[in-house]
Amino acid sequence: MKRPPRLEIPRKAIYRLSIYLRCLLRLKANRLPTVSSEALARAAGVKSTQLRKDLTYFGQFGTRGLGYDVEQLAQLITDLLGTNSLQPVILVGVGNLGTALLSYRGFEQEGFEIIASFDIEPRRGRHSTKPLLPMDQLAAFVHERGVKMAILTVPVTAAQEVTNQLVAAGITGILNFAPIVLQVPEDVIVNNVNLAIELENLSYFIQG
Amino acid sequence: MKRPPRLEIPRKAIYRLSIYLRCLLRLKANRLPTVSSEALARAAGVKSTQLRKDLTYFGQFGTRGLGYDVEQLAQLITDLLGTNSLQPVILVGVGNLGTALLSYRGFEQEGFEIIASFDIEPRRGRHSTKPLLPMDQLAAFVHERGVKMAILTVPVTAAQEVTNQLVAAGITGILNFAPIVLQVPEDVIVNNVNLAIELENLSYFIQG
DNA sequence: AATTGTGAATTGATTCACAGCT
DNA sequence: AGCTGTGAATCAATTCACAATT
Repeated sequence: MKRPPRLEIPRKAIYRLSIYLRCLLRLKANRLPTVSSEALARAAGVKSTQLRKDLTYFGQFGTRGLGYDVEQLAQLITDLLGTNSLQPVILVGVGNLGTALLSYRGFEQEGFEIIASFDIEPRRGRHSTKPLLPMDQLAAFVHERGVKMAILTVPVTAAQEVTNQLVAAGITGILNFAPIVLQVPEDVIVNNVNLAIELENLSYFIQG
Repeated sequence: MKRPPRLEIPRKAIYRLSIYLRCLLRLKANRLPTVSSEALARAAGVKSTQLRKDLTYFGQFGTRGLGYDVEQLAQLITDLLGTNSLQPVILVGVGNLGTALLSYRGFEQEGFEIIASFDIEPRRGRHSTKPLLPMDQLAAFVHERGVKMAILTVPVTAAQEVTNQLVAAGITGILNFAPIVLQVPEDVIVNNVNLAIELENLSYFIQG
């Protein structure tokens, strides 16, 4: 899969690719063979020019006068995102939120599988078929299974230290739920999710 | 609490306010009385000019030559965000993710309380002390308790229909976990969280 | 006739540079 | 001397306008 000038592409454009993909999959399920940028953009909640501009970062995929081939564009975006094959992910920190996410079956549907979880104190609560392992087995496990992505759900006080361990073990993508700005080498990428901040943000806007 | 020209303030600046607040609370816990924009910005992972610019949207709070009073600035941001008092939130859609979030105790610590959950089919699985109610009681409950915010964790196929019900019931802030762009009146605000998209986004950046 | 692809224009956000306080 | 507050300058993202293509 050719993906040329990755550096100048806005981060938000990549997020939108995921949104477009979801819309395309719905269209595909409805047996729609093609879609115009106008229709797809409406479904994704953006302007059609933005959709077209986003796609031009990666090449030309449409047919003028006709639109885009739904299946082909969906496959293209899947290739770009690298979610063709099921990707192994580990989860670190089996507290409240970690347990919650482990019992969430939604990741598998989207191409990700949490293959193991880790905690300093591996507790009684077994979770389905996935092993819950002590932290000292993390490095070996990650190496052996070639895991690249981790979901981080440890308390904020432990987050930076655990991150250091993850990075040392070879993890290059971290989905961080701890409310702290993690320090990582520049080849490691961190996406932050903070549910409390999302609620606070709503709170700000609904006042008045 | 005076909050003047709300319209022109960048959305991202509001998100950053939440981040600053968390840093300030840590400083406060460490008994630091004041902090410079430089130090606070470093903790928050932004440039000091950005922090100062963000604050000027709301007024002038620092002392030149000295910095900001930690406690006072924390209180100010709390006031701005409207999280002084515990805010009631409902959760709709008690499937996998909904159950997961109900068992997550992290919201209370940040000023939000899920006071009830709703589902078309209120199942056996009781969750702690919170009532799990059928959808037809939603409107009355929201009205009676003055609830303004909802966490939406229904399947994507039901998301728009349930959103319509929420809006009709008087909800004005929705934290949406369904992978769909919700149509709402302009006085209703929606924040989207999509864990699969966050993982996909990581996936894109770690390839190579 | 319809619709894409894209350089130019515009809008928005961030950073700079420094004036103004304490 | 140190640090905030902010207009001006820069940088980035979005939208426009239209040429190119089927």
